[in-house]
Amino acid sequence: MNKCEQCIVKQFNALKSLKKDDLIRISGCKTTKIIAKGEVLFHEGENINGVFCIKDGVCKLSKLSANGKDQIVKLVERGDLLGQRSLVSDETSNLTAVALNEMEVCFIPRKEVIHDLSQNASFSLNMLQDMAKELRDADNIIVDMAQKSVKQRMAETILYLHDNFGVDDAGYLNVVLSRDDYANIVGTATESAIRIISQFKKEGLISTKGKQIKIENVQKLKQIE
Amino acid sequence: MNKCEQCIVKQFNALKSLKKDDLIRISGCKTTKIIAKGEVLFHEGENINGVFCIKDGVCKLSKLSANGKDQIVKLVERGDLLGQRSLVSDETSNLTAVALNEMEVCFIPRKEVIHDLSQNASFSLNMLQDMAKELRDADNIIVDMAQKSVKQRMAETILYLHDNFGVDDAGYLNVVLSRDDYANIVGTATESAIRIISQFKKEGLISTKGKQIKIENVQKLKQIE
DNA sequence: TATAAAATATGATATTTGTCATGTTTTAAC
DNA sequence: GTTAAAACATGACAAATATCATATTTTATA
Repeated sequence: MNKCEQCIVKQFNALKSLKKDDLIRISGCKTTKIIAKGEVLFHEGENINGVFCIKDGVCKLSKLSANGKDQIVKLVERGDLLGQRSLVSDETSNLTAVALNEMEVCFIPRKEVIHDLSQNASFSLNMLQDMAKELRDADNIIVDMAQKSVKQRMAETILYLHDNFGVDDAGYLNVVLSRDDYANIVGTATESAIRIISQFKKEGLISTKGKQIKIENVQKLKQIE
Repeated sequence: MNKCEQCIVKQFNALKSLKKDDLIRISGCKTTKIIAKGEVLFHEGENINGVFCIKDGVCKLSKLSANGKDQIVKLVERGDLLGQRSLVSDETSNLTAVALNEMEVCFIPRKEVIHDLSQNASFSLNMLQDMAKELRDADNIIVDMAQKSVKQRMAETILYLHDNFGVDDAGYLNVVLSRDDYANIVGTATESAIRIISQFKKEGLISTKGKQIKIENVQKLKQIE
């Protein structure tokens, strides 16, 4: 079994501010799971009762809107903690988490984390900082949603995937999304997403191979209006 | 001078979990200000270096988008703390705060709050809970922005103002916004906001007197598609 | 109070985006 | 491999929204 105190991933989140003893205690009560691509980690409205530490893989966090479409609010990656919000406010999850590729995640029961939050101030402060960053990101997304065109948002989404998850040897984005996922990130109809991706291809901004996307012209993609 | 330890407003935010001694200490180093309607509390990019506790009044938090429009991300009211994000992550503000009516605010220097965060776990937890709520609200706004029509968002904005800030004796919303502010909350052109408000009037959903708005038919307003 | 400036209002029109229909390609299951 | 289902693609059209132009009203200021 893997030990938290030796795990590299914790460096990327608030768990890094826990002392060795606490990490050993947490290690003893955590569970590790492999989540297949497309599998649901938790549903909107579900009681999570703990936090997930993402050891590997990427998942999407989405919320069902009144019109029946899923809106993807955030992508979560290796090193992120998942479920902090439900953790501190002891509410059911506001979002659904679905794996975009195979994931390895560790689950830490609520009780353990709350214990550390009540004992370790720098852990709390770290958690606050993580949430502050999430809030700033969310505010920026609100502004983009409100003020930018669908085309601009699509271009930014592709650039975001490029900058945050990188590319493979052939230059294709590491994170592979369906056209439907793109539509649900950008906040548009699936047909519109498909059309815009086709247009970007025709204009030489990107190229595709099946679902895979490669950026061919970063500059022009950034200048989309 | 008003004393924090006797102030009613702290009940509405994380400061309620501070002990009397700490409140007295904070009281000693806080400053109280009256902010006139339309005045700027702080600018995007500014170093706040503390938190504001809103004693009275309402202000808008906005961010300038690339196309030159201000997008209003949140309205902040009596009892709210302002600037927590910049506080914990020691960054400049991501947003601009402008008073919508006369405000009374207390400013607490960063150092003092950080001191309490490092000493008082329940204060930290409370702060985390506040931020968790803000994050959930922000996620819900993202979904609305992405999936709902401008008309729906306008109806929801009016209902939100009604539910959160109440109405005066004559039934008009207590918070009075310009059409431009409405446009900047909803995320649309000013002309579109004006048109929709006019339409709501014609359909008998609301009535107006100058800038003031009164809801005439809550049910129909909720059913806008 | 006169006057300028700002806010509100509305028409005409262009642009963006969504919806519906339909066909093709890819993927998954047997 | 065959077949059904899902994903992708594209045209035609409708609906929503933005933009530009131009009044009118309100507000602020000299």
